[in-house]
Amino acid sequence: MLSLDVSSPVPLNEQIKAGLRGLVAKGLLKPGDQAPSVRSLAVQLKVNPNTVARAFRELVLEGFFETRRGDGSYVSEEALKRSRHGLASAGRRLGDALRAARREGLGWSDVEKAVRQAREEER
Amino acid sequence: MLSLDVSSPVPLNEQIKAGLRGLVAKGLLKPGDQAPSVRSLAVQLKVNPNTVARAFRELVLEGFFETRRGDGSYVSEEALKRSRHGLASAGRRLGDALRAARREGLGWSDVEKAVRQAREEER
Amino acid sequence: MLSLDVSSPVPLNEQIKAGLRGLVAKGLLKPGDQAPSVRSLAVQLKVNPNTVARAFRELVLEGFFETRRGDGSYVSEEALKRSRHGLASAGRRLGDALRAARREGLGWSDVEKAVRQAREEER
Amino acid sequence: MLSLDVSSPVPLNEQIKAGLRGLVAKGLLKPGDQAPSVRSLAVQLKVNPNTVARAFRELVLEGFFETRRGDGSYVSEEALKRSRHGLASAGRRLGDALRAARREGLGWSDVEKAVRQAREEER
DNA sequence: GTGGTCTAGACCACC
DNA sequence: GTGGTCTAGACCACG
Repeated sequence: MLSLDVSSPVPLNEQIKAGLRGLVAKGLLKPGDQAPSVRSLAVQLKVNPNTVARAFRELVLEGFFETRRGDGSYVSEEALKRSRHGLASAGRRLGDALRAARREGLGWSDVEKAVRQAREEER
Repeated sequence: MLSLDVSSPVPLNEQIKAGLRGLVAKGLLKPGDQAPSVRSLAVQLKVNPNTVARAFRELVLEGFFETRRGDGSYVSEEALKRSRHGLASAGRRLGDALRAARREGLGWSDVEKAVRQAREEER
Repeated sequence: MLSLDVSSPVPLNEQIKAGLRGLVAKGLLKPGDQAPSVRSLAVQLKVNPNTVARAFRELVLEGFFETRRGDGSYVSEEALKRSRHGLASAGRRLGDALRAARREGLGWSDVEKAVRQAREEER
Repeated sequence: MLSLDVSSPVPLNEQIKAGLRGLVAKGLLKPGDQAPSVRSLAVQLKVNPNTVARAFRELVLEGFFETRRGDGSYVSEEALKRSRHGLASAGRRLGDALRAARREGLGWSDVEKAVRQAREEER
């Protein structure tokens, strides 16, 4: 459901936060739904539970998740709204990556090709 | 000639490496050409000479530059070939970014928009 | 476990790299094993941690080590394969030294004597 | 007649000095013979004349060469004796290289192989 | 605790 | 002037 890139300079907890926000943005997780548990996610992503816990904690701070004592985390009602901020920053990050690729010598046709290829992969 | 983004999670020395590889990929620097000196680049980019030196050293390890003691650094004959690897990895990085953006909930139309916007910016 | 020759023209970090590759080549360190920490090695070898860190970083660039943030460095699965390259290059370096010795006027009997002497020393 | 390894950590001028001492040790250059000129050597080795000049200067300081104003450098009568010191240090360097190779994981059979191979190459 | 990055400054060797 | 190495110390991010 989620995947991480361990060799990325982007911290794992940020990747996890982005991934969880994405699940909501894509409608796979709706307000009121129970989020996966910290421990199960940690196992699945092969990551230290602390790292997942940190991502959750920050999502709670953002008002994206709500925690019910002894009962796990739930997607908050505000999550959909918040996820738009997430989308905006995802867009910004993509723009950065595009500019970086251009700086490294990639032509626009290469960019188009990469996009097409990514679309193919998703099928 | 090169530009850095200090607020990026990508380390400065990596940005410098990518930038130099880009200069070759774009033909602004050809095999046999003398690369800018470590010190001059450091001044120009306003970073510590050590940071630039590190980038250079790693490009030498990659066989991208050659260095003549007391003289300077030169683009190696193999650099063009290597720069293709560089392009390939730049492409891979872009692909990663695309997939990440998708994971975070961006739609393909958002992606296209980001591409168009990046093209506009360049003019 | 490792030893350095501070009066050698070979940079410390290169000696450290060679030494670590040697540990793998000799089977004292296997793929998946955790490598000694940068800091502990630095203390043990009495060099600046940065120097060790540099060696590690370059071994990571070579695909010899893998690094898990906040955890430590691990011998990569590819390390055995790479260590063969390491052995090859160690062999090349030895060949260079032999040719240099010959160029400097050493006879083959002197070479044999040096080899015999090195064997003695190891006992 | 002489060859250099530009990618060695050993300074070029040292390599040049060792090479010249070797020519005497091997009898290709005898006391009283005129040494090659700085300029011709520089051209031949593709090295800055200053570098060759430095090697010569230091060999003169060692009493290995003698300089006759306006007439080049000549191998001194003491050169043969001095070249033995050169041989001793060449032997030491070879021993160092052997120990380094062992530390890097080379087995004795690899060492023998390297020696045999170097002998082959010379024919 | 782990590794990683960057800065600063000293020193060396070579051209 | 060039590149190269090493030290020192600060700071960050991660577990």
